[in-house]
Amino acid sequence: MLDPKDHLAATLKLTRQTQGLSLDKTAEKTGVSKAMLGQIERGESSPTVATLWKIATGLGVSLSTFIEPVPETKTQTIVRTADTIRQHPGDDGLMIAPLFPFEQAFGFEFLELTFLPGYERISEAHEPGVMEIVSLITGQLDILSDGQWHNLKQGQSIRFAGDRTHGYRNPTDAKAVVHTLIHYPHRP
Amino acid sequence: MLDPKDHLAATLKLTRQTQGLSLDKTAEKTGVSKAMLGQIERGESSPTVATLWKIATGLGVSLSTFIEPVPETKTQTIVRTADTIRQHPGDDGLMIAPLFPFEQAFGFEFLELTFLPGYERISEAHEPGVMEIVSLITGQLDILSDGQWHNLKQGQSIRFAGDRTHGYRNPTDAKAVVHTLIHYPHRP
DNA sequence: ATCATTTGTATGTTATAACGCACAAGCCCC
DNA sequence: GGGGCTTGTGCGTTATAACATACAAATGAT
Repeated sequence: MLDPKDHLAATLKLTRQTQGLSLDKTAEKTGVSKAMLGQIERGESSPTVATLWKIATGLGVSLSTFIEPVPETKTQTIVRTADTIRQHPGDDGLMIAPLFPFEQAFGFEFLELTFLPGYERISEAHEPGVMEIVSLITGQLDILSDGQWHNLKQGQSIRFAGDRTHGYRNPTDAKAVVHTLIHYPHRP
Repeated sequence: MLDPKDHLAATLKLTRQTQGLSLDKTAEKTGVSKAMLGQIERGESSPTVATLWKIATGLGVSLSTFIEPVPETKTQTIVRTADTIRQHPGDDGLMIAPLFPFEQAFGFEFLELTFLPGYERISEAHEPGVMEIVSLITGQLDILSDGQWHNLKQGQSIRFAGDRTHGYRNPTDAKAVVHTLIHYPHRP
């Protein structure tokens, strides 16, 4: 994104036309003058954040619509096989298949984790706003979140805050396999 | 978010201090004047989008850091059991367990889908930028994306563009169970 | 203690955002 | 054809962003 003004101009014009609004009607809805809206759409002026907020709320879209471009590069079809990409990092009882590593456009990573019998791990708090989902495929797994252990069986899923201390524990004598997704609110 | 200026003020100050920078040093890095940075941090002025972009790129953070607040409400721990929430909407061969429905703060929904034997479905294109992940738990499933059918077995995952025509097909005589995640780039 | 440097704030000046208004062009109805 | 309304652009005025500079207070070194 070389010039945010160009993305903003194009997106405002498209949003307005998609909603079937003239500059006049949009000015009424947003409380921003018709002349200014035209200047923005033609890339002749860069609005203040306060003005952009008025536009976004008036049109019922989020501010980031105008700020962050939808990725130009289309999502490509990717097929991955956990068995061929599973890794066994230094840790003894944990294996990780990074199915879809973090990409800024999506804001999360999607992994398959395998917890061997008896394995336990306590994780320090991640950055503020991090959210994690753990969804059981096979086996059982205990998850520590908000100071409490939750026992998950096959077919169960948990969502918890990753920005606080949390943990994983396989209390059985069989492995546990899960899909896990970690979402980061802002990461460049 | 009642006033974007307050979030912007607090976030700029925190980011700057986290990076251990004075207003003077930040002015050097961003090309925005020290006096203006101070005005922004004290909430006395609302910068233009162009100025905010200079600040974000100079500090190496994304624009949305300053625009979209990290949700104030902390992520609560939620445990869900697919068997108790699985639904069988009108469609004959598809069952849906909405494990974690769409929330704007995260930008996606996370579901468990069950495709009964022989079931086939072609989906129209979703809105621009939609991305979908399908990850096999049990059985086999064919996925149509980019004009081509891909056969997925247990342990395989696929990521594809949901903003183009795509499809699902269970070619076997046993059910197929998957985790699926649908990510929407901007949705209010 | 003094001196030099850094830090954040205040102020006046300059540049530009944001506005109200006028107007040309297009469209529809009689 | 004329008249009325809508639409987007241009222009001059007003408000405020953005700046350069000055300054008081804090900090660090001698």
